Amino acid sequence: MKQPRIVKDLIQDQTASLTPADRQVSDVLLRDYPVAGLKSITKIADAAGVSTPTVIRLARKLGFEGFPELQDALRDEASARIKQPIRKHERWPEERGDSPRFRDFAEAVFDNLSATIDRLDPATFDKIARVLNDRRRRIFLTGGRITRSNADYFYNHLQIIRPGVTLLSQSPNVWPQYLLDMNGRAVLILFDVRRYERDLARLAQLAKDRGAVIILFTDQWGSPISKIADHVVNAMIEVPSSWDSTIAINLIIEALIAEVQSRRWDAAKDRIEALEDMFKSTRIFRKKP
Amino acid sequence: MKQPRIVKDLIQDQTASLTPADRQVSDVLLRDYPVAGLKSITKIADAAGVSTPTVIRLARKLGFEGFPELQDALRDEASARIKQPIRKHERWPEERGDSPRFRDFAEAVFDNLSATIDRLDPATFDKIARVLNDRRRRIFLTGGRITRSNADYFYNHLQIIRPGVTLLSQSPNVWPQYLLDMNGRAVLILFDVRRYERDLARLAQLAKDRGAVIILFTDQWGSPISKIADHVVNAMIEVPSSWDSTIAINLIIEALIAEVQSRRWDAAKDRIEALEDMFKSTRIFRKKP
DNA sequence: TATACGCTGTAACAAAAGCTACAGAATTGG
DNA sequence: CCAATTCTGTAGCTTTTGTTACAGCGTATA
Repeated sequence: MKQPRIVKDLIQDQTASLTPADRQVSDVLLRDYPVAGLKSITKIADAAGVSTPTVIRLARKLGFEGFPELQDALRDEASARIKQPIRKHERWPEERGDSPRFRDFAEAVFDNLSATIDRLDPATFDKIARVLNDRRRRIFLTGGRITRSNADYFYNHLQIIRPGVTLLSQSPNVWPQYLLDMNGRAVLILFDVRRYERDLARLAQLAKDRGAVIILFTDQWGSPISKIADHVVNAMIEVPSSWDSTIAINLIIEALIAEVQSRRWDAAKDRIEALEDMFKSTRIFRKKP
Repeated sequence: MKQPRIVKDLIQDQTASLTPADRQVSDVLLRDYPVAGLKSITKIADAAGVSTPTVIRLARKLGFEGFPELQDALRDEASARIKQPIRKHERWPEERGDSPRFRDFAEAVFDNLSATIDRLDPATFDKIARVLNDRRRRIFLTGGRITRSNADYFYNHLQIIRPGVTLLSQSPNVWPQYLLDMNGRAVLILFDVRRYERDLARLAQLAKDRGAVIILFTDQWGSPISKIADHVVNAMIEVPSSWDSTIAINLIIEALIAEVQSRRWDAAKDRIEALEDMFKSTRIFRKKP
């Protein structure tokens, strides 16, 4: 029904039938296209040196209901132009027999990923990578009910890359003993998305009190731990599901792993090779007779 | 006098001192940045699910006189971005002499996701969802060294949605006892990506012999288990890193969770509600009236 | 020169946007 | 548990915006 119209083309097409005043308006619109048209009608009329009704008349001539509709079209164009190239993946092959649910889901994930990347402060990423790269630091990780898997995944890799990495036990009642080891050299990596968990907040506070560096992975709204964390990564987690998606968190985790590993390749290499050897020599599981 | 302020940075800087409602607004603003903020205050408030005064309060917190001033800043940013399309995403390298490693990584992930979706047969997806949805079946999950976390993540959700879900212990030497329970009604979900593990293959064969349905999540090349698996999902895992990326696998997992949950909402609902009651977690988000 | 007609601005007005004050709700701290 | 504090929405208000009606102006044509 209402397909997107490119205002610039509409002006081009009608250029012949435009009156002098119309032209002054369209000049203004095209000069800083399409953003100029996103100001108020008064400002535009002013900038063009015409009256506001003239602007409305132009909008009508271009086929819009009124000025706000013209503005909507311009806003859409601005949005489309600004969207990162990375977002272009959103096009979907039509012929695929996917259920619309799957399609919507996947599209939401793409959306979340680009928004998360967009929102991530490069400096934060860099600082986190630097902290993780510091061999003198001890690293502790834990997460909430769901995000525990993310912590686990991160731990899995970190622990291979560098020494001094610990995944906290799942039960909060044994956390205090880990706290003993958390001094100014410690780093506590926490995962806390909505349905924020009190235990995690308490742990964070205690660790902070002992001087640990807190790195938090949370959602777009931010766990209460944000207030005391040294570095915060906000990931978009909403998808059309009754569950949240932690894929954006995973992206940052994997990117961090890649970053840390590449910064200290030599050191990590030895550890990995040693590990490979050990895995080869322990084969416990045997086929049963 | 009026130096241009980058709204995104202002939000980033203040992120800790923002209230939940503020965050919902900033979330909307950042999602389609900066164009989303060029709509009327009413529309924005609506989209964020908050009242208009909240939007004004956020604008003030960010240091603006009122909403129109915030909007002016956003408009300037939009204009600037459109004028220099090349410099758009390049805050990455410029910032600190950072290599565009992160960007390359992210782009590889996007490619992997699209390719994985492309390659995934909708019928396979459907069949897997159907199997998972069958309450009479018992479900067992396990993965390899790295993919164990993925199995864990899947388990976490499945176990909440439906009964009869078991995550195999990490050590292969206790696997045989699980095999006792794997009959024709059993489903074994395996994760095996390159550096394919022999133990997993053996487990798969034994389970198959006992009549279990095998669902395999593997990489683009395919674990040897592919030959005997009933359903196989191939995910693209290569990224510019010395590690592989399991994000594409996660996407399919999450999509399956969403699918299964929505197919049997009633049954799952009770379980989840019961669980919610058991967990005492902070309630941050209010339901909209 | 008269007059018809399109172009444009002025002025008045309805709609909406933006803002303020206040009170109820939620959260925090004792 | 209650008091203090913070957060947030409602209702009402002012301002601005978008719109309409109309009248003046200029030009073209008879």
